[in-house]
Amino acid sequence: MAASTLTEVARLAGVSPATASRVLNGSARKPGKDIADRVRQAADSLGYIPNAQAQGLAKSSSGLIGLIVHDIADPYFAAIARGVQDAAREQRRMVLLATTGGAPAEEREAVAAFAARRADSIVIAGSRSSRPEDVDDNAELAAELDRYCRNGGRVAVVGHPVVGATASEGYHVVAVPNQELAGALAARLAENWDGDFVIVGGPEGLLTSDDRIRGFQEGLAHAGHAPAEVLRTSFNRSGGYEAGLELAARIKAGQAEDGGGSGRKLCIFAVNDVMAIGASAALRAEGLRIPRDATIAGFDDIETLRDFRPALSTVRLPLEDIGRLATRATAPGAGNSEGQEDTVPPVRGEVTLRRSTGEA
Amino acid sequence: MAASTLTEVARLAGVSPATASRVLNGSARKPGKDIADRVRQAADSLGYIPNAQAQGLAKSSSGLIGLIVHDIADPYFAAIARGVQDAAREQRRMVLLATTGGAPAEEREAVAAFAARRADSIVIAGSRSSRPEDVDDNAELAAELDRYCRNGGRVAVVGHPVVGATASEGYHVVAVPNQELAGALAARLAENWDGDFVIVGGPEGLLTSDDRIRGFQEGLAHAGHAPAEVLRTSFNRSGGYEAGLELAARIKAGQAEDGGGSGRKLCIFAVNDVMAIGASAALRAEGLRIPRDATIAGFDDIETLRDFRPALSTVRLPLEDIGRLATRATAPGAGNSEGQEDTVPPVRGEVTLRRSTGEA
DNA sequence: CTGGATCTGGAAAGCGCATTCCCACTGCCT
DNA sequence: AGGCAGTGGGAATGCGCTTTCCAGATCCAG
Repeated sequence: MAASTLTEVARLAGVSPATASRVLNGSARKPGKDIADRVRQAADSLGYIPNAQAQGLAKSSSGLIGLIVHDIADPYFAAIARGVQDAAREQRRMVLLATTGGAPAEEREAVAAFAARRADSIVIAGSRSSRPEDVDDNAELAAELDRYCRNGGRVAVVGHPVVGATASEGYHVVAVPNQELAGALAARLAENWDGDFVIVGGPEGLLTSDDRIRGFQEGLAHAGHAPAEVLRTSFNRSGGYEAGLELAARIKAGQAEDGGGSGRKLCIFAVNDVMAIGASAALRAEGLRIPRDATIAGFDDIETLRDFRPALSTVRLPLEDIGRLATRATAPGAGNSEGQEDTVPPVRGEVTLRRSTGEA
Repeated sequence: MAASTLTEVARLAGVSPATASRVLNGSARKPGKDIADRVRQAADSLGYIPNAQAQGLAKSSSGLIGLIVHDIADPYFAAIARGVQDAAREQRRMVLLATTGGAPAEEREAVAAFAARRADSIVIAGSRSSRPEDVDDNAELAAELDRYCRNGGRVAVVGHPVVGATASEGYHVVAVPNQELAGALAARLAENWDGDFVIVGGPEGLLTSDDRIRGFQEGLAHAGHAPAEVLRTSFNRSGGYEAGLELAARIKAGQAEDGGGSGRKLCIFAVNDVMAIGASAALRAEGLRIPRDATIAGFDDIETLRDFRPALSTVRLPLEDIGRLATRATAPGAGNSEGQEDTVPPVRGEVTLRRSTGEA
């Protein structure tokens, strides 16, 4: 028993395929009640399931939305994915997933694959890279996206525009105020802190990381603090752990120096929660305690990590909303008549101080 | 500029569409070298991207694999999704995502949607439900899957077979030894424990939860322990939290009773890590400490939760492998010639005792 | 009653591609 | 030299559906 076709349904109902098509999907023309009933009955007596491929081919639109993330198992992306999924469901579309590890070359491939499947829109999450070695791939990615847009595709990028992409029709950016928020975080932290600050950041050229670092430094400067030293490492838990080991050694050295006295304490800002957790783990493994021996803050406010103790100070980002927003921005009728096509409501974050930086 | 078609490429190369098709995709017939080159050149001068919909329609197969999870933001599913994604990439296929919250009715819809898109195979993760209210939906889900399989689709279910599904061609189950492992966990915990055990489980009828509860009880019995009391709650963090509050009250009451002395302590087994974390949070919120006032163990060994302190005793499940296995089981040439079509290599878990149950 | 306007269902032409025939060649053996 | 298998390319068909375009029916006003 092969899947039954519209034609079979039509024949069983004694009507033409055209009519069957009209009743079985939201066509503008509604056939007469009696005929409609007959068709519908025939349809589910045959267990008819429309062939979405054929439909897509015929009306050249697929009801598909492509989502590109670095790693779906990373809770940051998982949260965004949930939002995307949720919005997709609202629009009765399905999401196609691609993971790229953040490499622009793979992102380009993913875009091409989505284009091949005639995805109606594409949402790209994950930090853009401006590293020199990525410049060519970025250019190709931009070109691929541009072509996709010119063919009527809609794109939303979370965070930064794709490096080198020109703002073409259908290209949206969900801006995340990483810099401002990092600045705000620094300001709050500086209020009750006269020790040193150190930043644990991702590799240079990772835009999200760079923005947060820059913002944090600005915040410190504003509060009259000296700039923080920046440790570069990988943008994940193990990067945080490594940096944590390094810092632990320094802290211990410092403590030994002034005889365990009250030297300048260290406040660590890790540019994302996962790194912050890694760093915390390293400090703990080295016998140091937070917030006693050092304080630490992260960024993102990952849900799964909220039960972590000491509770992590961080910046709450509405990750799920971001995914939703991005998806909605690419929806067919996304507020374009207003003249301002790509006005995505701004994302708001919130500095959230907790025990890891000494809050009660 | 609309996306260019095969025909355009063919015309530009001065050949027939048939020939162009043959060179541009792995056809059995290889056109002559010179012609092939001409076609290829024409293709990328036009930036030709094959229309996967049309290809799919023509050869009735889509290169799509559908993944059904309860919630993609749940780290358990995110880990499985990573495995699926990974295996899909191996097979040069793309994954289509559906989240259902675990409701069989929505799962049925998802299967239908995948069938409509002519997904080559479907992977279903997430506990099956045998609750009375789900029995009808389960039946419909089973019927839908059956139809999908009969039309040549391949299905892999993680954990339990779909309730009521008959073992048809192309239907695979990746068995997870929840019961055995829970038993093993109980055995290990019972070795150094003479206090009471209590189980924090999901709603009755959630097969994964039920299996783990049953296995744990068996393990206890085997070790000569009395059966543990079972608290039913929801299968997520907040369920764990609620149960934790309840248990905290009891523990405090018990402590007050024997004057803070050394009454029978409680060892809590939460049927998954996320619930365990929730319960821990509740105990902590009530001023209790782990493992001092009570010990606790979970199940799954979620990666993101490994830095949690006190480190959670749990059963490690190779989630990512499970996803990979399930996906591979549905691959086109999955070891079917051997007679035993659906032999999926067994999943191995490992009891992992850590600080939350008093290990050093 | 009649003319045009409106509505309804059907026939047919694609959507972009794979694939089955089919035909024109080439080279080879008898 | 004639017939043969073998080869390489093109024409045509169909995958399942949507969507014009058409023709017949229905309706209302004049």
